[in-house]
Amino acid sequence: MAQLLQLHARVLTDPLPPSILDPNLAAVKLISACSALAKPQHATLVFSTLPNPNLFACNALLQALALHRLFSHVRHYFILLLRSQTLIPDEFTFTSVIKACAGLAVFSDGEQCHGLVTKRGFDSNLFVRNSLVDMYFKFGLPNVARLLFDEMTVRDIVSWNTLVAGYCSCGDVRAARGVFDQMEEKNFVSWSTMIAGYARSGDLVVARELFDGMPERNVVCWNAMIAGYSQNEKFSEAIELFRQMLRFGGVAPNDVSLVSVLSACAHLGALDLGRWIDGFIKRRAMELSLFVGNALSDMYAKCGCIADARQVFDRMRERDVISWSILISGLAMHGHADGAISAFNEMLEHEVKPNDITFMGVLSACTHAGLVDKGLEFFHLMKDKFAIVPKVEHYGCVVDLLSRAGRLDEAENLISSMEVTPNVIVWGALLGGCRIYKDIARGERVVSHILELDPDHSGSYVYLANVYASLGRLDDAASCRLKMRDNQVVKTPGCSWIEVNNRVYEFFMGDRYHPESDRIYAFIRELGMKMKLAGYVPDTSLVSQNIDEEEKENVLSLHSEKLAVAFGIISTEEGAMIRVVKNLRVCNDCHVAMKFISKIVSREIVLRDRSRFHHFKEGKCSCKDYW
DNA sequence: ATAGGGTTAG
Repeated sequence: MAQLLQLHARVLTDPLPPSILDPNLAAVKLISACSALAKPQHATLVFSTLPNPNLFACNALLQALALHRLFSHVRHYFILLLRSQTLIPDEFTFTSVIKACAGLAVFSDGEQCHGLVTKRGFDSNLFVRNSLVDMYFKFGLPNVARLLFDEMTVRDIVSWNTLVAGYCSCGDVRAARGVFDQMEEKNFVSWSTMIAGYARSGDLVVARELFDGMPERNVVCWNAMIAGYSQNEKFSEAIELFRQMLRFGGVAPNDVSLVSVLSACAHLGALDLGRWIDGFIKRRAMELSLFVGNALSDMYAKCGCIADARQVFDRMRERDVISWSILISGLAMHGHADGAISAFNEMLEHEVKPNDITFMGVLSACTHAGLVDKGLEFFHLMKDKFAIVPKVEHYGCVVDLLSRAGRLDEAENLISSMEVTPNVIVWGALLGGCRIYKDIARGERVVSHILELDPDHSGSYVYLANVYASLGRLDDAASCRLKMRDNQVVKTPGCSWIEVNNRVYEFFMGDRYHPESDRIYAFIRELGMKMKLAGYVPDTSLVSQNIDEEEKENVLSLHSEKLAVAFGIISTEEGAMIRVVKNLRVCNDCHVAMKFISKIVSREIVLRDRSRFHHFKEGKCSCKDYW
């Protein structure tokens, strides 16, 4: 790149033969080179050195900027071009400008362009017409777009693909499929668009049917299918497909493939595959781009390896708010409140501006560690110094912070001072405090707020049932469950994952799908007896079903995390660390049980639940029982 | 014309 720029400087200054002397011609070549190298900033730089830019140079720049989605820059240079009066925009100019209007979703500008283009007779041009069709889809006007398409006398494959992609982006997958089936000639783009369209609408079966039926696949087709699984929380399927891509695909994964798979690894806690991808990146000497770096760092953080997450962060050449937010929330998840706070300060020293999500990171760090006053300090810093309007989530965090510390009055006052409507979660945080500190009167008040807000909210039903159960009001708990069933409220089933020998195993509460099921259940019974001898008392207070004590203990002993940990212990070598990921929060009884188990079998157990890590070692947990 | 990253609460 630097060499190219030097060359350009020479073109401008050195006396060369007239045929090569034209700086505009040189600039056009340079700008398209910059564009191909994904350096649109450099293209702008080249353009700015031109003493008298002509239309070709302008068009090259606009095209480069549009391609790299720098739409506001396109608009800026187009306005300059119009002001110059000497240059008259042509079909190519308008194609880029219309793309920018679509990207920026500025309806008035777009319509104005459409008018200009029609007046100048460019609207029959294929490129102009294609971008107009796309623009009206992006404006949410599929009928206008369709009309423009139908009027076309000449169409290329891009016109057809635009139509398919347009219907997909409007959520009308059926219309998209209709067009797709009508197409005589299809390319990779047509297939990828259609697959992604089905995947986004949640129809993974049809997406997969299309994918399997393809005559040939390129990397984008694979990525579309893998990302489709990832986005629909089918993480194991995403990983499996990635493996197939490596083995049989005949195409090399790129940045996008790695990001999707790393995200799946992060969700499942699939550390082995995540590490393998890290090695893959190193072996191929791939540049740790912002996207891949962030995904990799997040994967390590979510797989319990916060030190590796930090190392990846340090390896990255370029970092943005997201990189810092990943690091901060990763440290928070691990209960390293001090680390999270110093990372936050480090970020400020690097003059990176924190956003609302970064503050969620530091606030949750304070919540997990019980640093009440520090948390309140951050909350005020966010509002006063960074002018970030707190969202419900921030309030949820601070209410949680106050409630756990027993400062229930302050928590309730904060809720009533909110400028946004408190949601079930905010009230739920206060309710949690009421439960811990047995403030039943306040609890009743909070309960009525929750029910008023959302009488059908599954979470609140579970929550209420648990509260009633913990207060010993089993009949109320039961009627809560009944109401849930009547209203067909579905409770997310608890699910845990564990990676053994490079494979991820999934466990649901009480499931017997695993081939080693008999051994697992036998081991759990054996472990249960040893635990009781060591002083473990099952905490059945949160089992809200009206069943006898023994049955309750049974229910508890089959929680998905216990199944996963039991399987982990019997299928790995002695002393190996057990790492389990759970989709919900760990229950009180499991938390107690894990402490006992870690001591009895002399294993470190790292359990990631929905919000943080628990590191059990020799009968103790890293969260110090504050979670 | 197609594919991709981060936070919280239950």
